[in-house]
Amino acid sequence: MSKKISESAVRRLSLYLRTLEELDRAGHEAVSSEQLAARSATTAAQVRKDLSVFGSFGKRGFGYTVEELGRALRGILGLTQPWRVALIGAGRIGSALFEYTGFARRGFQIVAVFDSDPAKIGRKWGDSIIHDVAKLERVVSDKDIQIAILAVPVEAVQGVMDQASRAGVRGVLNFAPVRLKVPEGVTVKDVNLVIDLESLTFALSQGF
Amino acid sequence: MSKKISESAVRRLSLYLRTLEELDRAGHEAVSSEQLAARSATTAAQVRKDLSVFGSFGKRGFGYTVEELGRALRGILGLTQPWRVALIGAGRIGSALFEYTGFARRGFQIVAVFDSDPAKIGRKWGDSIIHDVAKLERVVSDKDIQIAILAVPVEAVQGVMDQASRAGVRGVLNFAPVRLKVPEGVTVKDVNLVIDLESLTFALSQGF
DNA sequence: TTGTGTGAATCCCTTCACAGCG
DNA sequence: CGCTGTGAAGGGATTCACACAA
Repeated sequence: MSKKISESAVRRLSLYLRTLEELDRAGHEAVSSEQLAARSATTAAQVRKDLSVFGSFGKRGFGYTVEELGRALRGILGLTQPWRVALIGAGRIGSALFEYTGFARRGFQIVAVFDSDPAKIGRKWGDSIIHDVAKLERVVSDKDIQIAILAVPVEAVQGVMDQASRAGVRGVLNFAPVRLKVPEGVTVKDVNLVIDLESLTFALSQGF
Repeated sequence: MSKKISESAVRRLSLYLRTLEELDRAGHEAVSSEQLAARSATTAAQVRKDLSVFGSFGKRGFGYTVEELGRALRGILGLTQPWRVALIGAGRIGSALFEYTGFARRGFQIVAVFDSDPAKIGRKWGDSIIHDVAKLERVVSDKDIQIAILAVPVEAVQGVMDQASRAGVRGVLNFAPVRLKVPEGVTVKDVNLVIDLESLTFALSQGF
């Protein structure tokens, strides 16, 4: 039962959910597609189209119930279950991600941390011990981890990816600047800040 | 003289450049659109279309000269000059970004770091002193900084953004999860890892 | 012959506009 | 009434296919 939905549509759903949560905290009970759009940097028609793919969540002449639509979106985005995440790479990026509270708030629990540096292995980060990356497969399957964040150097990342997918990881957030080869059924999202900066300098250079 | 080019097209140009640099290091002198596409996860036609917007860089029956096309792309992306960058926020994310060597390698120089925490102000990071964010406007204009990376808490980010744009910053990489209001002529790129993770969980939930 | 550059065709996403429900 | 849900129209972006240059 897989819906064909564009990447950008999914990102918009995410934004709607964030907006709804803000509205909820602010005490709003209802919201129109118009209002939701204005606060999510899109159009009313786009909001309605995006939602219509998954069902009818509004009442005509009224709008959407904030609480109800929020619950629906969490369901659509797969956020009703907490997700068990492995953080692979305990360097600068790994450390920043580990400390970041925004993940936990959304139900992403970092339940294991790995590194290959003997000086780091065995150290404690919060409640977690940094594991030897050699034990990746065992720990990932023991702890039933579904998502891995790869914050390792580019030379190491494909090897780590292979282990992770063998251990049953199905989703990956990859910080290394390479296109990973993955088996069918594994989804990768690349994060590449240099590309973001370059799209910025492109815009700046075109400005004159 | 501004070309209307989609965000995703620019990201592809960035990828082509990276691929070309790899080919260059591997000693390749020429490359076809076919080869470039295969290594950049797109199609030959797409490569040719993307490039055709900016000129004719290839030779028929031959392909593209790696060195030449690389130079052209660096020009298009605005990477022939080094860019002076301010890092605002010396917390976990800021620290990870400061240490990241990938920026410097592409000509992005972090020439000033700011924070509002008195315990951090005055400390040295590498060759830089952490400045009081209150001095943002002066330092940014003195050092002729064009780009700011905003790694500050969500409550503070709009205020910092306002100061930065008053000081002449024209491009911003924003890590806070809010849509910034900016004056005409300022470009913002948002980085939001929670959204990336949510597009991952969406894909995983759809999988069954 | 090979592989680019590019109009034409296609596909997909966004916007329009309105019927119809609450 | 007011605002959703949705077919139809419109606009971009991708892919096709081929004339043509090296």
